Amino acid sequence: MKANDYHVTMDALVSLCKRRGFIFQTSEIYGGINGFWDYGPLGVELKRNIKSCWWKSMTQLREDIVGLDSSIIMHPRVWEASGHVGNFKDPMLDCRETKGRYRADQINVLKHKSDADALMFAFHEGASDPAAKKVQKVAKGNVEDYETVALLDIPLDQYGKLIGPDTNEPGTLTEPRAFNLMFKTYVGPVEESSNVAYLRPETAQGIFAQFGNVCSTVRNKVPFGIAQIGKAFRNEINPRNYTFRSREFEQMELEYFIKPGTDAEQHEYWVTERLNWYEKVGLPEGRMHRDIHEDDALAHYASACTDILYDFPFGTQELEGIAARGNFDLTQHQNTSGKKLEYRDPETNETFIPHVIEPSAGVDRIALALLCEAYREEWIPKGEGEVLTAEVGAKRAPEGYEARTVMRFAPCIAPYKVAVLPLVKNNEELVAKARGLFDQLTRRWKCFYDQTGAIGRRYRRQDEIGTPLCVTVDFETIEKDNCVTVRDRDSMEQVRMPIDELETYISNIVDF
RNA sequence: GCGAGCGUAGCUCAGUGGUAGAGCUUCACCUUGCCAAGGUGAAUGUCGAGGGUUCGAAUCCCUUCGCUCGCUCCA
Repeated sequence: MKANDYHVTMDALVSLCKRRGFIFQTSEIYGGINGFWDYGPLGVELKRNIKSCWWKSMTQLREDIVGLDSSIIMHPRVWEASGHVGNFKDPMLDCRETKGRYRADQINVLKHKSDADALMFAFHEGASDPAAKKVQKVAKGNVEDYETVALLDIPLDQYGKLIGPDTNEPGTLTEPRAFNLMFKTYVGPVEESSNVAYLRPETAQGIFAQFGNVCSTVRNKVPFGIAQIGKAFRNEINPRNYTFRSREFEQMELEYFIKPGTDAEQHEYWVTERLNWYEKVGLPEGRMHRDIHEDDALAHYASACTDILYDFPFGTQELEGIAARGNFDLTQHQNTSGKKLEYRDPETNETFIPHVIEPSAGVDRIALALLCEAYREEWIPKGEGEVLTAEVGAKRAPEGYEARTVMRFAPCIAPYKVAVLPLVKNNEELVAKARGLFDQLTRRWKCFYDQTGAIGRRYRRQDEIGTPLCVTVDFETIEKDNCVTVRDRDSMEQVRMPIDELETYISNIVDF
């Protein structure tokens, strides 16, 4: 598959998504709310198709993975065990002068060893040179009289003497504030601290917490996986880029449990496996990237992590993270809950806590990537000639051409699979035949029936929502041969075939 | 959260103190016999929301919400 050579702007895409019913701002009539989005009639089909392609590839086309649907609110101790309560927050502070924002845990301070009233100099971890220069210039001091301490160890009442990383004035830094990224709620009608619970920030922990139950019910042998699709919630500091960073989002996560020591090969296997899947749903190699995390960027328990990225119009961004997490999660839950989460190898009788490979994908991000990749504007010659890729931002097609907007979804994820069109609507028999064909096809696929307007206009309308096939019933169909014309969205070419062969033909193109 | 810009019909936008507009879209009918934008008719807005100034506010002021960009973060 080739990458789309039309580089859509987000404005054009957002406009189409609203106009055609893919994505709406949530609660729009009340002014919307930052970081939450609704999927309209077409968007919901698109998303369901993404999820069902994933679910099929995980749980149906292979025997070693089973599914799970765990609750969104879990026991609060799950999030203590997972580390989210302790770690899933970033203390941040702002500089009033430069308007810079810093993560407090990444800032260190040069502090005078003996003079408690001396100015202090904050700097980014690992970049102490500018601060050292400021010691000489601003404080006229000697760097050797200063020591490095963490910003978080500086008492708040001393911030007046603190000079920020990008300024020479003291007292411009705000106090660090914790940004807890988990949504908090209360279980039961009374709001008491003992009732505090969290909306899950990831679906993965539901899998780990049910590891024991799943093992004892399905008798799977390592390596095996548990897959889950579901909503997750994060109080993102600043949601951005359309639906890309939403506060409520949907994940597709697999925990693939493996024998310790096979982590590297299994990790590599899943990276390849997932990239193949992206190709199948319409994200071509040319637009996809791997970001392999270096050792120093890994969580302490992880042995490898590779992000899968897509070239969005607003930058190359992550769709999925594939992490080799060792046995950190199961060990944590075993220790916190006091329940054994071990696996006994039926052949060797050996007992161990499996390691895990975690491919964790964002459904909404994949949907957005597919929309970006599918969007294309073309200039179609009125007579003979080549179809051109439209110039981005061009208002109209050049002389002799007309414009068409087409969503080139992979057929398996297109919201509608087939449009059934009577050539004209003022002939009863023709309309009845088309309507009957629609009733037949609609039992297997999401289909669209349209009899209004000129046939060409109807084709274009389907192009704009990405329907891969249009089936047209004409006079010959009813008078002569019981054949229909099938028109391809991308090439606009037509083939004529008997209605009897239609379902097989469609299935070959459209089914995942 | 901070800074900058923006918010008028489903979409794209015009309108800068005096009765809210255009194009496209949508709907109906006609026309149409395989690639849209022919004809006729119709629908659509508390000008993002709240408050203030004014005889009068889409327009000026304040507040707020949302969107975009930067700092920051992530599936």
